[in-house]
Amino acid sequence: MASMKDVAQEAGVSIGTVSGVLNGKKTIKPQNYRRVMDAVQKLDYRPNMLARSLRTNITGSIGLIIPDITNPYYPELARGVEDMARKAGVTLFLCNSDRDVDKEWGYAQALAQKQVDGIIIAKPHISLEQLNMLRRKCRIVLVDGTAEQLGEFDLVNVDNRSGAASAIDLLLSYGHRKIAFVGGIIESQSMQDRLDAYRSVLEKSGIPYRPEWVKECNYSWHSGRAAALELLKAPGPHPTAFFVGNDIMALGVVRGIHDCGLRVPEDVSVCGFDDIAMAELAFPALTTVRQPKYEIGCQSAQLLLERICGVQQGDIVHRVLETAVVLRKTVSWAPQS
Amino acid sequence: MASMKDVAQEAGVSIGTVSGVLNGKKTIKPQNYRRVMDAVQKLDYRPNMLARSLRTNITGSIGLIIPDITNPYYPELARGVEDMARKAGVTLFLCNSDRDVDKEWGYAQALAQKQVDGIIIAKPHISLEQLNMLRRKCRIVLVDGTAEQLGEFDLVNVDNRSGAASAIDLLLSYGHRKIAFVGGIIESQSMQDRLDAYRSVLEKSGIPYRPEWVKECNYSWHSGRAAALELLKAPGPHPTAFFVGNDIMALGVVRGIHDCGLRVPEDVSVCGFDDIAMAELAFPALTTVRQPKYEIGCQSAQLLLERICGVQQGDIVHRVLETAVVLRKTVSWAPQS
DNA sequence: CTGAAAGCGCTTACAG
DNA sequence: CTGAAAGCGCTTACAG
Repeated sequence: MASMKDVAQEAGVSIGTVSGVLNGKKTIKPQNYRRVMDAVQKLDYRPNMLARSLRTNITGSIGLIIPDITNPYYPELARGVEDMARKAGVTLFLCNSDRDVDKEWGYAQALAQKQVDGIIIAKPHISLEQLNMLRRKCRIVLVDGTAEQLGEFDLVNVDNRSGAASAIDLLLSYGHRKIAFVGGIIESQSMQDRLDAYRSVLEKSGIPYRPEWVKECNYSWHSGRAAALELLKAPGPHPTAFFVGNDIMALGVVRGIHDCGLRVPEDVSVCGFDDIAMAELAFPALTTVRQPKYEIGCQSAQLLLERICGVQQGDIVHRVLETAVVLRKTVSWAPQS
Repeated sequence: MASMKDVAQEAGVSIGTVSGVLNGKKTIKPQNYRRVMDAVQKLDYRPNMLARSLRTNITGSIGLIIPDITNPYYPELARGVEDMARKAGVTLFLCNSDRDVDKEWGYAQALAQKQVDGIIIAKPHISLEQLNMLRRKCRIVLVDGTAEQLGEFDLVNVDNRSGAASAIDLLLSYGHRKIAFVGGIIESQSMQDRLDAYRSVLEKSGIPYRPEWVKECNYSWHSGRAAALELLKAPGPHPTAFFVGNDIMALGVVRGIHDCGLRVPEDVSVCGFDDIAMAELAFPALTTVRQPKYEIGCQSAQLLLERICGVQQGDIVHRVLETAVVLRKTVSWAPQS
């Protein structure tokens, strides 16, 4: 592959001059400029970014680590990051950790070793200590995270409490009193917040909190379906509504309800969280709490980019975005009983 | 960040020695080995891959360009690539082109400039000429592609003709004679092959080919739904079965059929292609032609890796994988008419 | 077994 | 306006 030396030779100038024209330094004699450009063209020369980065200490690339590429939530977020990165002319390296701490840490280190300028981690599973080691090598922005991480890192997030509260309010307004919560693993602050809101809105309405109606699942469709089955087949009264921590699980819950011979929403209502594309396409279309996934991606990229170029300095910053309830077909009036 | 020089100083040896122990050269005095390792530990030193790569001319990274991260087909393929890459200790950079030639070319160049050792491109949109320029900088493996690309590049693919033929056979065996084809844009060889098979199986069964029952869509759910609406609302007899080029569109077709007041599969049957996870979760569960997506990813990565390390030499190689019809709930007997 | 030195392909002061 | 030279952090023959 052609190197700068080849170009210099072809153009009959020094490699310093070639570097000059390629980096847009003003002071180049027009004649030399042309010669260099011609040589570049002729040799199809592209600068070796490795060498450039080694010298300048900036690579113009950032990493994004997501926990689950299979959940449509993350690809949408990724597109936000990607679009901002593109606009800034930096390339994005996308890594999928499968919710596995070791993979996540492995990717984080690989990225750091490749000298990316910064890393966005969605729902970090690695420890605070690891995060801090990482921070010494490049900028970090978190999307979601545990309570202890919140205090120390730049982060963009959604207002989970108010999002969940709106969902519960909606269910209450349709006359539901027996509302179950199917959550993801309660390790991230956001899931905790949704649970807290669920509980406090219920209690504020004079409805006692029933721990047996709170299920901790693993974010998968199957775990959602299993939770619904379990709750609906238990002896005693069953919930007439489910508030579910993400849409994938909510879709599983809907199926579980059907599999029990009950109808959605006539017999049981379901409200999800996220508003992935599938929510709209499903039948019945899923009522849910929309997260501005794309926006979250944009904002986190922007924040990271600002840190990298030094526009954003000093204290940690948290950007909190709003959610919105999306009314579709899976929530209706509580059945008379 | 600590450099090799720092480690050498800390350990009281030369940087050549540090490099030696880090790269596992046998001939290191145990005492120095320990000293170096201790220094590495103490400084949390990680080699700068930029520098290493610049010197060795191999980066231990590969790229994967997919056309649509939003179609679950590709994330699954990506996981296959990823897992093989991990096993080989190479890191994968995933890029999403949005079916946009310019983005695709941009990513390809960015990747090449980062000196990745190779690139896998799924459904390339860039020209043969661009592909050839790229090839001068790194190894290329294609997944799917146009007819002209097939002749010149390593490629892994599925046997689309036999896959599509099985689908049509299935539909015929259920008594269908009026079968529509809803395809993606007929630019890739695979879509062309599916269409060819559709046509030839039909004709072999004495059923005339009706071009007005072939729709060219853009791979999206909405385009599938629109095609169904159009076909079902046209004057004259309508198809009793749809063979659809991918599952996302097939799900759209199912919705379109419902929206016309018809039932699936009682009134109209639908068979998709791909077998994405959603196909199983949808209601009614989608009958489709399974592609071994994960396997395709694995195979393409393996081929690329073999090229890179020189195990695979010489002529272009094509690996063709098999499909399988997955019977679920959207295909049934053709209605009496 | 180890160290000094050259070189990977760039950028960047610094003379001229 | 341009060229020669140093240096980014590594690896790799090559002396010793």
